[in-house]
Amino acid sequence: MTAGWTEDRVGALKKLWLEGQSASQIAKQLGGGVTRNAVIGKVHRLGLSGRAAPSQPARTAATTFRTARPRPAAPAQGQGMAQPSAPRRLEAVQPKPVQPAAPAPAPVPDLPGTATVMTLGAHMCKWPIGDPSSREFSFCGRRASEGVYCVEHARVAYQPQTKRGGKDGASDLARSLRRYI
DNA sequence: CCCTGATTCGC
DNA sequence: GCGAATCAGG
Repeated sequence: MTAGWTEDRVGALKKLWLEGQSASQIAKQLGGGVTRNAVIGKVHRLGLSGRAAPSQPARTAATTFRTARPRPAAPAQGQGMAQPSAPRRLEAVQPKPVQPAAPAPAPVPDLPGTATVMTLGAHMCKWPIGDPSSREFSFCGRRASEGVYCVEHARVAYQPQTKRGGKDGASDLARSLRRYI
């Protein structure tokens, strides 16, 4: 069965990916003999990159920016065209959600609760609680008003910079996030 | 050694 | 467009 990317599968892929699921997890859940490579490839092809809830805090963009072309035995016949520095995807420095510090200052005293990926609704705050890699990882779960976060978390997530050139980057980010949810 | 995503390139 | 192979890092 050729695993064709139907609308249904693509939709599920987007959802799971934006929910913070890892490529391997998504691949396994999708079944159909889809490998994580296929998932990642599709994700990138769709233009999806950088989720709201990163599975792993590690792996910075700077670190990821390395060379991965020195492949072995490269016949390089047809295309033989050396690619210079093709500008892949330059993401501007936008205000990204910052997780609570280690001492846990508890930015939200009245944590309603711990919405898991299963119980997390479409309009629920997707502010990550705890370590994403941990099994006890959960979300805020309150009503999401701005983007995917509730009012309070949105305020922290989209920390307005004191200096802004008139254009509101936060709104732009919120808009782009809202696009998926 | 496990995992993660990123990238390249042949199909 | 698709995905295996590969790379690089945690």
